[in-house]
Amino acid sequence: MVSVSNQEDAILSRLRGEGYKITPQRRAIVRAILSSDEYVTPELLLIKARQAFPSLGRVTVYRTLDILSQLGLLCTLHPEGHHPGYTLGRLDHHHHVVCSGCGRVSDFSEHGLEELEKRLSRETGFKIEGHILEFLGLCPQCQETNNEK
Amino acid sequence: MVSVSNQEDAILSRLRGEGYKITPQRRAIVRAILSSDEYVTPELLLIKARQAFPSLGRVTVYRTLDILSQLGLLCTLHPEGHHPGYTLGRLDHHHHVVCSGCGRVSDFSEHGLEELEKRLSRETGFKIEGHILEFLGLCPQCQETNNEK
DNA sequence: GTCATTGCAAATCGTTTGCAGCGCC
DNA sequence: GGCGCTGCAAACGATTTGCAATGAC
Repeated sequence: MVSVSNQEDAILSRLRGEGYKITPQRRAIVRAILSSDEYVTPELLLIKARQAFPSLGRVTVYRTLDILSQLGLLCTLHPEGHHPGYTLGRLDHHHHVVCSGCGRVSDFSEHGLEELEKRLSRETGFKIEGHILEFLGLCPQCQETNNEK
Repeated sequence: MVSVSNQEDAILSRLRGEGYKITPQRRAIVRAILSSDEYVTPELLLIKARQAFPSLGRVTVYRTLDILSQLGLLCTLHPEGHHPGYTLGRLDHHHHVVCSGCGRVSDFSEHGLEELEKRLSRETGFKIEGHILEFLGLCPQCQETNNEK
């Protein structure tokens, strides 16, 4: 298990290594993503990161997300009926389960898809380049909250 | 294999059955979706459907897509790097392969996911409600076009 | 004839861009 | 001290809403 502060360091030094400067804004944004186990939207991220850096501009959030995204540090999520959002990626290939109640994200690995890719290539003639696999459901906490109602 | 005109009738009578009126606009939109094997965006659909009904308004396209979507007749696609779009759904559960070149959509069935859902429920405690599984790749035609370059 | 449907224009939402000043390295 | 970064304001594209006229049944 990697601790959050280690993850933060890893991301920041990756940024530095790519020639980007480490500003308090970027630090606040990265920390805000790391501190939530829900997935984040730009708007949510702005609110969270402003707690640490109140004068943070909305534009900076978008620009930082762009950078992280280009470096492959973010995963995009498409929860049905919700706005698309982001969560921090791991280095290995993996997938997500998103809570439809609170947005909490859990991840898992699954390697059976390569088999399926081959079958699809054969059946459809497509040259497969990638895939999206996401599950939507209720996390344990939200299941309980639902039952209380 | 179900013919396109049968599909059209099926969709229109479903609409009628739900209390919606069959207008030439809706007919043109439904036909436009059916006549493309690529997935459609609202904008693209507007252009296509206007060939049959030139005075069609953009708003009507959005409203019709909403209705079809609520009735479960549409599938949403999330091709990476492109705008999200729609394709007509089949009644049974299935998934899509989208061409990153031209947007052509091919569909397939896969039942191995129920197994995976169970595993995830067990491992994460989430109550799984649904999933997205989409493949992105190049269709046979676009592979050829690429090679010619 | 009634009431859903339409299309326009305007409002709105999320995101991107131009630009002048600021601050990290 | 230079150049990348920031934040404002304005632009932008996609979608939604208010409303009066229209047309399907």
